[in-house]
Amino acid sequence: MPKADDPNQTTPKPGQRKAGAATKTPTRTEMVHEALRQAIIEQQLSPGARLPEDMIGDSFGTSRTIAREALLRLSVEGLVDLRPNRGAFVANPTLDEGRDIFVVRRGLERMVVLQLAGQLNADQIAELQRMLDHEEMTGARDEREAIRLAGEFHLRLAEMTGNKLLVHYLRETVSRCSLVLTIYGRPHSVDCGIDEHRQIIEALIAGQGDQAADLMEHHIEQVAGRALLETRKPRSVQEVLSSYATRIAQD
Amino acid sequence: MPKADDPNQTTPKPGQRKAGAATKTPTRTEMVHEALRQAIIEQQLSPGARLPEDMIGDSFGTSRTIAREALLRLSVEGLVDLRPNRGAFVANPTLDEGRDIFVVRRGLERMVVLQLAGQLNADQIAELQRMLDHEEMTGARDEREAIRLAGEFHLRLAEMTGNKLLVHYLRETVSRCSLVLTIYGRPHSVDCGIDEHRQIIEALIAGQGDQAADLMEHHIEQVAGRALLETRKPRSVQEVLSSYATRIAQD
DNA sequence: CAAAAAAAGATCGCATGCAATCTTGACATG
DNA sequence: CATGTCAAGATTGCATGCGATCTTTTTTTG
Repeated sequence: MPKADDPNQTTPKPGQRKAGAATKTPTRTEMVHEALRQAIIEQQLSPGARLPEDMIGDSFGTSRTIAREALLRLSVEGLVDLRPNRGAFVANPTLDEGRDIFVVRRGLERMVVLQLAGQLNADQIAELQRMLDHEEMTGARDEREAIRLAGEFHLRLAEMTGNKLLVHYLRETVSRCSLVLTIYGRPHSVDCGIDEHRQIIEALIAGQGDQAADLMEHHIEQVAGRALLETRKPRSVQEVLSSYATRIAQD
Repeated sequence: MPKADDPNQTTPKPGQRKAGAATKTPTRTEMVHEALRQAIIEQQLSPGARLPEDMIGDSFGTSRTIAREALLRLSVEGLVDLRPNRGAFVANPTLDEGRDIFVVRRGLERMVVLQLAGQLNADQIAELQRMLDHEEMTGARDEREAIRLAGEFHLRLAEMTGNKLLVHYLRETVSRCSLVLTIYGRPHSVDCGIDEHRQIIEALIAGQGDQAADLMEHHIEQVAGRALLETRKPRSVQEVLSSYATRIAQD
């Protein structure tokens, strides 16, 4: 859990932006936003947990204003549930919602590969190959890192389309998928098969868009299937009840 | 332009929620957010226009806090451009970005019809038919209303999938498309052909998903094509320059 | 007179305060 | 002893204030 007792509490000097001219002012809100985002998708904050503004402000050494803004952003991304006059909670999607999220992801990834088929240049191909090699090496060693790298592969692919909105939506959806997997996923499932990634790249290079699309849809289906359908892993009582609680509170 | 000189400026009583128990507390932020959203997609606020927090607060009789939150939400939706330390502007996407938006919309709409093919029940079919009739009647009379109804048709279709995330993304993308059309669209193009809508419904009822998907993609392509490719309508000098100005300011 | 420097004005980033609302626990009542 | 009522505590919704930053205008200087 991120905890930074910032000393500028008494002397707030928000404008300390001189060193790296290239970096475009990471405002405090963005920092808190990103930190919370990471904490959630890395399972440091479990679904359903309360996120009081005061607590977040104290943790990061800022005021509630910042926390509030970060929470608002996260709620738009679907990682946080914002209940009026009640407060913020780490999102706790139902199994059905989880399936819906994967449906959307499948469609978005399909768009990506259809756009990319036969359009990749040599540099891009080289970069993707490098990422796959890196993935493969890390795979057996560090599981959490492997998951992160797999997600980044999908995102990098999307970025190569040059379609900002597509990247934006895919990034959000991948985050949501991470959250869903922390709730319903089995603990030791390496989510992305690297072979499948390689096959997709092959099809993209060959310019076989439909083939790549089918492979990608199958690939996402695999991930979703392994996590959501096959094994209904026994959840803790707390998780089950909190899920029911949210359903009640919504009426 | 929405302007409501709220008299509770001096005596702010935000909790006036008793009449309709069914309505779930439309908080001030949400109201301002929705009002601005409408103003933008209905062309009451032209792309590139400045949106100072103070001005918005004054217009709605609230503080900057509310305006700020609404602007943040709108920026996530892509209707507002938020430049750090500079302020908010009505989004002014480039032609390329506009095309990207339509690409995403095409993909999302494809997902919708694939989900829906052969799944519609009698009530849903009846409702859709009713909407189409209504569209057809309004068509010639009130152009702006016709455009709104056409958009609602697409959205209602999405809602019938029951996929919250899909609805969310499609709603955002439709809004963005409206904005793009206000910039690059020809003035008197009725964007959605009602016949095309009817054909799609027919295919959905018949359970021909691929057929419906093709029709839908073609339909969106039509709209995008009419607006973005065919006629490069001469834009006002102000619009052209403001677009250049933003490009310069970003470096 | 043009260009740079400085001052003034406008607007944002953020912190903080107060009232409204929700939650929790004490107390009364059948 | 269970249940309903109410007061205390916690937390949010919103407004406002101050310093920082960006923009524009004015002044200075070559």
